[in-house]
Amino acid sequence: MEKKTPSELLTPPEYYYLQIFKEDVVYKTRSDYCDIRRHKNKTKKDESEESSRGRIQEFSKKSKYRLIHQLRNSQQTFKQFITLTYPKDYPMDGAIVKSHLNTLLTRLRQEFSGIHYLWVIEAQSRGAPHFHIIINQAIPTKKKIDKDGQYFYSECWSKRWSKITGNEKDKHHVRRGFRIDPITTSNGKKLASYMAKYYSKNEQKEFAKDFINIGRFWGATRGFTQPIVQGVYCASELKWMLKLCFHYANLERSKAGLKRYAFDADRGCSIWGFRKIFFEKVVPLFGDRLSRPYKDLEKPPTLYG
DNA sequence: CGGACTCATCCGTGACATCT
DNA sequence: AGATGTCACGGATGAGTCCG
Repeated sequence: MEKKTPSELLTPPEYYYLQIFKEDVVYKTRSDYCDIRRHKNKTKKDESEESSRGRIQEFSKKSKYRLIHQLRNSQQTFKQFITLTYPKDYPMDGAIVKSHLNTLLTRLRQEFSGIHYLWVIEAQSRGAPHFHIIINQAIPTKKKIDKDGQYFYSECWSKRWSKITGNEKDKHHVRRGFRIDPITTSNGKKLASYMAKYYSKNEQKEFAKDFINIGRFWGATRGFTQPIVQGVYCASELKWMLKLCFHYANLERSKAGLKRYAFDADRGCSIWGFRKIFFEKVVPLFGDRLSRPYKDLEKPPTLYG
């Protein structure tokens, strides 16, 4: 029998799940959506059964990519940059640290309705964990100046944070543990590159070996980043449109001296910096089809819906 | 051909959200 | 503040790609 090439073995997808974000376009291929709903019928967890999934160990490249993707495409305008730190003594358990963070974030959500935030955990050079949070609302602050320059201070929130961490008596921690900086740029792309740079500068600083239960390295509110358009489409209808997308994207990339995207309509891909091309070149030709998502799955399926 | 690397997909863990 | 419900991040996986 004749040997089949890999592309012949791969069954072509029937549907695309398309998401158009502020800056980037993402499409995923699906043969069907039944697998997504599998969670629903899952039987109760068997304690003795061992899971194949390991614990989170590091801030992976992939995770970093998604973080930047969220920041670039968020429709929020960011007002403040908060830094949470611990005093000299700090917990060596990620679960404790995260519960502190969670308490604070819950307070924020309660106080500022409609707030959106994105947090990132990081190790300081001394090995202590600290958090950066960007928020789309402004906590009222007073401007202060000390030997390190000017900074913004909220007495109420500083006290809350030191109380949560159990350091309310530590005057220095109350004063320095909760730092607020206003964000001047509203440009998501700039902010993303700033955060990414900030991170790469610090990534050598690892958590101490005996720091346990690190857990996730970043998180955001739901709805922090939402697509402008999303839907499920028949693959046959969108294939040519995607090809055109890649063509224009590659023209731009060649001009900029970047590596061309390899076009493969049978595998998912995200096309960065593509919104402009999408609306200028693609929508005029394919807008009609885009306005008609696959009829039985107009909305992307939810896990439990 | 084969090792090193890249990347999309799957699904369990861990985080957000809501209710009490 | 804890319990419960829902969502989504990221480890594991395996196919694809690059390079010698």
